[in-house]
Amino acid sequence: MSKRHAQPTLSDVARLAGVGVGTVSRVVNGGINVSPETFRKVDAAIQRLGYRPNHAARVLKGGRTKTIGLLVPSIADSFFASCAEAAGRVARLHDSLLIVSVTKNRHDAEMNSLDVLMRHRPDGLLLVPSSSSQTDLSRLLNRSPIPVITFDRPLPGSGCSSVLTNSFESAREATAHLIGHGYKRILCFGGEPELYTIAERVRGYHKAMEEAGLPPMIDTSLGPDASRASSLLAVHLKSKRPPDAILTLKNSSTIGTFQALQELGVPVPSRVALLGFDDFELATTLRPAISVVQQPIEDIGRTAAELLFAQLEGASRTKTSNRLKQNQVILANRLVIRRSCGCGSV
Amino acid sequence: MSKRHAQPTLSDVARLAGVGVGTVSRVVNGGINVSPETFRKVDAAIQRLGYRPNHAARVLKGGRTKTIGLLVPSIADSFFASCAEAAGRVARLHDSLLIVSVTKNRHDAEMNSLDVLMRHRPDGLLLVPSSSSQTDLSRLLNRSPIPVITFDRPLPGSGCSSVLTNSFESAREATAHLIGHGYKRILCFGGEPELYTIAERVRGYHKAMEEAGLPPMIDTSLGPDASRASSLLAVHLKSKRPPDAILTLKNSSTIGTFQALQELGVPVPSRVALLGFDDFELATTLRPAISVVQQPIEDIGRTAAELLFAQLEGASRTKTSNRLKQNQVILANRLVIRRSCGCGSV
DNA sequence: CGGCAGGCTGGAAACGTTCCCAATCCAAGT
DNA sequence: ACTTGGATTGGGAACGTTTCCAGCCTGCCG
Repeated sequence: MSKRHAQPTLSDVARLAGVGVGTVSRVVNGGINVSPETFRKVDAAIQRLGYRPNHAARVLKGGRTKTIGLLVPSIADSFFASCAEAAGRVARLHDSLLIVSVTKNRHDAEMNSLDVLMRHRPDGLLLVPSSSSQTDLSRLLNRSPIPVITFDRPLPGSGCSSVLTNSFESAREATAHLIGHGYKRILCFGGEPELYTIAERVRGYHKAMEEAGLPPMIDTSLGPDASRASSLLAVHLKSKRPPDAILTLKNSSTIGTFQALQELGVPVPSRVALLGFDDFELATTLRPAISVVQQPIEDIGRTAAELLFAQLEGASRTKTSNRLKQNQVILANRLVIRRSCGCGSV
Repeated sequence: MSKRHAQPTLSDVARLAGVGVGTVSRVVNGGINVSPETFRKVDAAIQRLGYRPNHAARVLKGGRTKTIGLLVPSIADSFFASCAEAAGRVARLHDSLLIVSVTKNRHDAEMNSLDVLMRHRPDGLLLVPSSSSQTDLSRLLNRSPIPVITFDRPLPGSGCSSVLTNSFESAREATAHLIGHGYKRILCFGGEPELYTIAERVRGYHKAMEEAGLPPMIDTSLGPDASRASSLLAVHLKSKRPPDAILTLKNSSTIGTFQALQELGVPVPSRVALLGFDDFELATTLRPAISVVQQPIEDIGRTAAELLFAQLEGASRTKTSNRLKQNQVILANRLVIRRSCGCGSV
């Protein structure tokens, strides 16, 4: 059997131990109905040969692949990286591993990655959809025999559960906080308005401004990287109605805006206050410390993975899956007040 | 064949198209020696059934798994996350996916993760060894039928290639730079001296101090997180021979040290200069901007993956593998001078 | 003492694919 | 006309595992 450098197989072990393949299989799988003596013999042979079960054969026979797919825009992004870490931890608890692929937020790359990923027959899929498109949706919905959980963004119409945060509410709250400071010309600033989270945040901002009777000032023309922040902000600041506060829509916008203000020599918060979405490691170290809306990143990844495994369990057990299938978990963001919005004295 | 919700198989397609399984297989694999007409028929059947090849069966038959394992201390760490992204990009070019698992820099977790990972029979392995231990080494070396590439840290005696950076040289250069400023009491500060990179950097620092005839001041008692930086530094600063410059040994130490100095009200660089290992996004945004030794992170991940696939190609082709097997790639770090070391005026 | 239950064991079938070999067909060469 | 050969096709064997069934032995009950 064993050609040369090939891995030893069940029958190699069986031959060495002088037993049948069935017996070895029983030993490998916990040793029920195996005499202690035989167990010892077989175990010794396993150790001696360094036998490892062939995963592919097990899967082929009909088992789980013990693998879940993770499809995110980028794995270098700290947000998704932390989600991945948390999800990976949960996976390990279920004796599973993560197969990772990236979408770059582009639909074609996403479809391609999805296709490659599905070839590996993961038991389930954790997905951050790049958009709410239709081809995507239909393929997932129509012939995905595996449960799919979406996080950070929903996939309406696909019927799969999502783990989201209350972007709308927290944007509204954050904006209201700025309004409470007395700022009247609050600029909502950032990029990629086509993304769900960004759109929700803009909506929340809009609502709060409306409620306060203030005219909304929205500029979502900043790109994915925040390279143009400085020039864009220069224009806003030189306009006849310059903003006295800025709500930034995501991590990179917040940092880009801070850098731009620093570069332009605009004092924060005395001339322009700043409050941003997404916390970051050095937010407390910058001067002034940046006030942010903090997402429960770890919880997002963890919850998504837990939901997925719950569906997997449910699928193999009973018809409880309906309750799980319609789940939509909304986690609460936290407004973390520091200095940049004009508060405190730290 | 197809029970109910099961995925369609080759023979399902064959039956629908009215051909043999062999023909369908040929179509799926590029359609050589298949008449155009038959190709059309089969392709139609494939589309209609939504057939996807069963990866497990292919693998079992002896093919590649199109999968490479990535074993890193943490995937949330920006350094490893960026390496992973780069490696993943290379993998995709080779039609492969990444299976990720984490070691937390702990030996037991590493062995466990490795075991779980190997069960999935990746075609190759990208590894950041938690230590230079022996059990680990022997298992990898003895019965790993797949190529293993180590990065960030070597695994001496294992015979596998590594992708490293010139930690020693760049630490020496960085220290020399500080010495060039006229600093004489340079503290080498950070944690985890058991890690290869840290040890090399300490060695480089030591060498530079020795060459300048200065007494080394080394404190590597800071933990993995930099939580104790403040109290440790307070002690150093109050000693009768307080440092006038600090060389920090890694990312988190650099940030922790900066935070501690800020907290303690120590002006940088006028009272204590700072130069750290590892660049980070906001290094230019902090005031003063932090001078750092910058590692070519993307290159590390990319090179490691490229080396791995080169070995995979080589293994299936000829005996060129010897040349590849002994490869040890050392990438050059870059000293990025900003303000915190006392230079410039930005 | 005969039969039977139950622990233990060996081995065949099946999972879905690829690879190989044999079979078929048609055109062309002798 | 008969052979040859290439192109095309069908189908069996094998990959390594799990699962199931039959067989064996032992000890116990009737």
